[in-house]
Amino acid sequence: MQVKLEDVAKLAGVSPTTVSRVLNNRGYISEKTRKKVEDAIKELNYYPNDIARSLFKKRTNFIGLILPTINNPFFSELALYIENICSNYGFKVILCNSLGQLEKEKSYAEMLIRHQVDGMIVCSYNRGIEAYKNPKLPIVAIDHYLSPTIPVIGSDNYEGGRLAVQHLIDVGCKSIIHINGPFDLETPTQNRRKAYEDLVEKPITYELNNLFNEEATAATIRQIFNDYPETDGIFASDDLIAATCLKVAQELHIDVPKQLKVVGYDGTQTVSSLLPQLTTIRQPIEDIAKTAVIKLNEIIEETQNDKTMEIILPVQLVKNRTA
Amino acid sequence: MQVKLEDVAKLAGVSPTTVSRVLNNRGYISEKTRKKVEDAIKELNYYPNDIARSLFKKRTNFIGLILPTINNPFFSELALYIENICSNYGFKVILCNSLGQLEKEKSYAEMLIRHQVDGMIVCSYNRGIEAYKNPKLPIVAIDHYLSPTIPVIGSDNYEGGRLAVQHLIDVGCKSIIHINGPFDLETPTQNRRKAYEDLVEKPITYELNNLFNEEATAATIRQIFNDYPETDGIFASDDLIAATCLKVAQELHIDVPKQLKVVGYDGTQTVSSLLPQLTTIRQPIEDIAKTAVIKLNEIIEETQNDKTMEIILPVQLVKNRTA
DNA sequence: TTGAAAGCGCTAACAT
DNA sequence: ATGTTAGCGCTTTCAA
Repeated sequence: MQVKLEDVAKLAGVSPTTVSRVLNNRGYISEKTRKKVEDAIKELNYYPNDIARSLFKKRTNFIGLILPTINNPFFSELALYIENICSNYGFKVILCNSLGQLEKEKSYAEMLIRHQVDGMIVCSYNRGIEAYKNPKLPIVAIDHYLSPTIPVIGSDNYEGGRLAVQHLIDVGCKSIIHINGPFDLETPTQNRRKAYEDLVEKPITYELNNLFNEEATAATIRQIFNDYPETDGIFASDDLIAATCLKVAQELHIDVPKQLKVVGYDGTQTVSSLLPQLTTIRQPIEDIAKTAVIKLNEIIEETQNDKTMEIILPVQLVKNRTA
Repeated sequence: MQVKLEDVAKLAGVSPTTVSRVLNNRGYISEKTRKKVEDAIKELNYYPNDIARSLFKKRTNFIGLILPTINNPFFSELALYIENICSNYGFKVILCNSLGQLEKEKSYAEMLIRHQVDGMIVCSYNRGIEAYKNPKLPIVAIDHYLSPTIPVIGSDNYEGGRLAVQHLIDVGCKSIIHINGPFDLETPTQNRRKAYEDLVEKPITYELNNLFNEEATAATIRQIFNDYPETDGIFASDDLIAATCLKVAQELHIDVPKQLKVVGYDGTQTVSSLLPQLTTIRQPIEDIAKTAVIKLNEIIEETQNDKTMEIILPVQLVKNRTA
């Protein structure tokens, strides 16, 4: 049996109330009593039961984090910052990998509600999740429009797309192809595509429907060189896709950057360590994390002054050797 | 105010017990009553409060996952699998990034205990954490010896080191250097170093004390080429270090693999996408995750038959272009 | 400065 | 087949 507050009280010869007071530093306690209680806590190696506390307080200090997969440099970097900042706020993070599946995401969202999380950060979205519609539940989204009442944090996707494509044009590309994830209006990342379409005369976008399967991505890219052998520039909507482009180019003996220039998107630390030659658009990942947590905390604490529904942070072109 | 079981009971015109029975599918309930209750649940959009349930059952279905940083391909892949498998077992994962800091790790461990986690998976270890010593707390460790009573899961580090070094020898290296993290007896990953020392005549190991700082790593590697210009082979204790070796080699105009051969360690999907040319030792990450969760679950459920304290899974040499 | 008692939302004996 | 009651471990009025 776990040691509980009552055991501490008995050993210290005081009432449970007094022990609670010492634990929470509330009300008046004589130094003598405090000492007795503290000694008892040490002696019994007592840890307060936060579940019981949460039940009473109706506050768990849990935050749910829903993302497609943590095994992706962008999300793992984002998650690292989010968890770190949350921990400064006293929040604990429950990790949920939806794998992009509606059923999984739905059941995670419901699980989080049953566990009484104080709020959720959602970086993934499949339509039709009722749980997100509850206006009482504090949620912030990253790069996804969940509902009109849920604030969205993200970087300047249009500007990122513009910087990428303009750079390809500036370095002489004539036939630029864009590769993106599934076409989906619910995410502002589609603005990367929009910028591309606005800047290029005859835009051609290839859609990747299974981002989790690198072989499928490679097959699509091979198809591109088959369909459009004149391609001399690729703007990939994330760095992993860009990496696969480089892989396929090498396999087809296409020289990068001489014959083909490639720009990726995200600019994580992991990619800059493993693939330092990649030219990419760097998102301000730490800022996104910080902004999301601060915003969520404001909603939870009901201290929101700024009711902005979409926060857009600046991006940066990082020039390296692939473009 | 959140809707609670009692509200459902009132609306359905039954007692709270009956509602609880419907929710948990326990005992006899007439179809009629069940229907009434289910309708009330729908109408009120009721979600059971798992905090209250946990308090009663003394079972939270929470698992704490402590690792140095999720923003590392090995840990993010491991965490993905662990979370996935946990979710099949009905466990929810609380993510803790210790950043290798004793104070952080200690406070995470205590937080997890206060939150009444059913168990913990620890992939990080700083000596002197009392919380791990509680024999009542189910823990499994990955690649770290926390205490004699805590089972350790990992891959065959000695064999991995042997495969890596033997391969470098086989492809003709005469002066092989090893780069490893901080020398620390508490982790079986030191067996990678041991294998190196057993296989090489005049072993020289460089220690990296700050794995989180790529620039420091690069500086150490530059130092190697300064101290030992004859170096023609490097066995790095992880792929990120290996990547930095390649970066520095390029900077110093050392041709890989002609003048220098490099073997890494881990063989994650992320590295194989971003740095496909790297020769490395692949750990069976999914198996490690699966084994850890199954073992932890056995300890929690007290159904452990196999009391093995160290489970060692096989590794594999993945030959690519850097060696 | 301290204690007694009620209750957070749920479950499970034990009754009926 | 359903309801009554007590209690999980804690906090907080309220009283002393």
